[in-house]
Amino acid sequence: MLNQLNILLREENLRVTPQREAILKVLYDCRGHHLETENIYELLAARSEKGKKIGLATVYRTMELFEKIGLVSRLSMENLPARYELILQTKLIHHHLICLKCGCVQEIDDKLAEDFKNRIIDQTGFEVKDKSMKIYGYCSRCREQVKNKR
Amino acid sequence: MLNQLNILLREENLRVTPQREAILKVLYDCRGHHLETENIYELLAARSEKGKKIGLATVYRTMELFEKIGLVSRLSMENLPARYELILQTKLIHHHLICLKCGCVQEIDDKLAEDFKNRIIDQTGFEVKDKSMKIYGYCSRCREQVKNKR
DNA sequence: GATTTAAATGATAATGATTATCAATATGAA
DNA sequence: TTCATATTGATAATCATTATCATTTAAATC
Ligand SMILES: [Mn+2]
Ligand SMILES: [Mn+2]
Ligand SMILES: [Zn+2]
Ligand SMILES: [Zn+2]
Repeated sequence: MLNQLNILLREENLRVTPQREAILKVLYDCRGHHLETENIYELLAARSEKGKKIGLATVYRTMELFEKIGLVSRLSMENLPARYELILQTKLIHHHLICLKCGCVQEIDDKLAEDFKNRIIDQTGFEVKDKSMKIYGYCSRCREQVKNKR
Repeated sequence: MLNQLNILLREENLRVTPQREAILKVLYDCRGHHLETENIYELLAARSEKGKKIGLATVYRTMELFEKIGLVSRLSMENLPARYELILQTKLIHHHLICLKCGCVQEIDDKLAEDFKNRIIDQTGFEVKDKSMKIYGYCSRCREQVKNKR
């Protein structure tokens, strides 16, 4: 994994730094989750020795870089901070469902999404961008809670 | 139309002001479009007599109010200013396709959206919120332009 | 029409996520 | 080790939006 980072960076004449390695490790340890830049910053701070924190600006810059070289997928959100997830070879790029109550993010089934995307382009000529579907609503867990309160 | 404004405002002990009327007129004249607050502000400025501009803060506040009383639909956008459209009795609340090239906004066919929404809830229990689908990509016009350039 | 009071307005400050700036530091090739 | 330049960290700037607050106004009451 750090290996892959090395390769990708060298390809573009970029340098391997402790900051970039540390950020990648955090992303790897949180694989499957969708992290805000701030989360990553805090996790890094928790891991670092006294007084040697990685700057927040560096985290922002690194996420931008990691997206450019194809290591992470950025998930822009309406009114909320963007989130990032490590791109895994075992899982395709996908679209998301975002709960307005608890903030959880789940993935939309690939076949379902693909089918919808095809219908849209057939009907309107509009080409849906990869992973650009972010659909807001209420997850099953939050809906249950509402039901139980009654 | 101004009539309806009157009724809605009185229902909640709110006041009918020239600013609110002027903003509603702009929205009505632009019905079918999706306007940024800034657009509304500029259109108002163009209509107003010398030196009697409506404040930008008032436009923001009024859009918030109009949404609360159900006159307009707010369309939050990723990384872009929100847009508003007057709710028309002749057209249902709908979801949107947003072009990343030209910024145009078009509506998703109701049946298509409804079907997708049902599939999602059946499969995951996730309840899609009204008008919360904002799908980013490239409109047919922009795609044509790219093709023609080659 | 004059009085009264809460609502509304306009100017401006504050906010929060993100990007830009820039001097100081560190990487990696020579 | 030297050196060019990529990177970092601190901080300022940006931009849409919201909050603040003194001043003005709608509209109910007299
Ligand atoms: Mn994901
Ligand atoms: Mn619309
Ligand atoms: Zn939830
Ligand atoms: Zn377009």
